[in-house]
Amino acid sequence: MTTSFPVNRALEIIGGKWRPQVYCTLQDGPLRFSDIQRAIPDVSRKVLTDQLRELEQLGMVHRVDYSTEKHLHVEYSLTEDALGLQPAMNALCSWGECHDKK
Amino acid sequence: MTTSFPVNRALEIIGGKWRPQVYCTLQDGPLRFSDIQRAIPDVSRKVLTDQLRELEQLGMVHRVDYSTEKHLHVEYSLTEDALGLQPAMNALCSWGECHDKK
DNA sequence: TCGGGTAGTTACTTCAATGTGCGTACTTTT
DNA sequence: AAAAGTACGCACATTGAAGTAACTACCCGA
Repeated sequence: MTTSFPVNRALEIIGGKWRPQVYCTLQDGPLRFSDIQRAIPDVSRKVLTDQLRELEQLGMVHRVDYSTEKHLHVEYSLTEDALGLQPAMNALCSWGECHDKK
Repeated sequence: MTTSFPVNRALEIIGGKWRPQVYCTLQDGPLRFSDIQRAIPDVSRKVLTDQLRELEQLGMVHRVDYSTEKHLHVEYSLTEDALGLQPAMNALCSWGECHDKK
């Protein structure tokens, strides 16, 4: 692979169709699976599950299971590592907004 | 489509396998096709051509043809618009580097 | 008991991005 | 004369990400 472009390391993690949206959605705090789905209505359950699993493996997302014998309850949140991307994400967002207006 | 996630507008433009590398390569100034290929050895001619054309259409890259009757000479460079992405790209790069060391 | 909510899994299919391999046309260098 | 450089275009094959549709399994309220 040896890209030697550090930007690729970031984009391998945050790139793709849904991960940026998942990231933005989780920026506001921990959410349950169905909350994320409501925030990103067009993503299917399967794909959202896949993305969350992958982000978990990459150390970007924490999955915490609060389920009891009575209730299913899982929460997803960004890790410390992931929060380090916020400046970059904000910069991308503001560029996206500016670029759009023209 | 209506993503309502501005970050997507940026990533639709700079996302993908090769565009970030093309962007980074052109950050240092205008380059000829073959120079870009040398900087990104694994990209095929076809794909690089495709990417440059798409980036041109998106207003990210200028293609200037300096060819004479004697010599072929085409140069590619980033547009003003594209340069606005530099802060974001730098942030992604530095995160990529930090994230890598651990 | 019927509809709705929570959090998934499994099997299958589709499609766009990417890659391969060829050809064009003209040039300079050896 | 032959090889190599510059800058592509075209047709086709491959692949991996994403989508579809079904199923599991449990709970709650009307």
